Amino acid sequence: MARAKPISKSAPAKPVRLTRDFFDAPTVTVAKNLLGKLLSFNGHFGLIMETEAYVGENDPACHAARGITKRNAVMYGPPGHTYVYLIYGMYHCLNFVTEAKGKPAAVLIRGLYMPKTDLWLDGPGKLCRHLGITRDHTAMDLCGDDPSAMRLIDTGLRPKFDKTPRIGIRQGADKLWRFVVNSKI
DNA sequence: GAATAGATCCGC
DNA sequence: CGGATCTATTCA
Repeated sequence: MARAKPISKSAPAKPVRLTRDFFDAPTVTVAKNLLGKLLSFNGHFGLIMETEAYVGENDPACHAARGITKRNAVMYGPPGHTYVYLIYGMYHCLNFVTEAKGKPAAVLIRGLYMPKTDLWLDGPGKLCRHLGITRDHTAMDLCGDDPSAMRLIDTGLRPKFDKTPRIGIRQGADKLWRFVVNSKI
């Protein structure tokens, strides 16, 4: 006799936040694992649908490819913090710092689905503009106790996804380090 | 100090 | 396709 297995039965009853260990891992792995996680900030909630990995000083597309600067310094710090920078003079991009302290790597959040408003934020600049994220929100601790900080919650979802080259870069375009959910959550 | 390219988005 | 317009790097 086949056992019926409700698909959402494994979802946790109460919100479980991602721990520092989640981010203290290979960046490509973290980028994949972030898909389907719930991001909470400033009263907004959205499921992460699209990410890209930027992996250390040997990745030519990474901001840390030419060493530490004032802008990218947070990438050299401990994992589980935000890295927000200004691109093209007008748009902000949200990243999460990964891997051990001293290893500059991060995951760029490119897409968010907001169930409450049925709004699909496709693109890092759009996403930050909607959530009100600016450079002021860089270096926030995602795993700390500050109630106003951004939070990441494990939904138990493991959505299927595609791998593609990263968007908008020339160096490192051969790497398939963009991950985008290809099925409905 | 100037020139240039860049992990973008929008309007024409 | 081009404009908006900040940051970091490269070149003089």
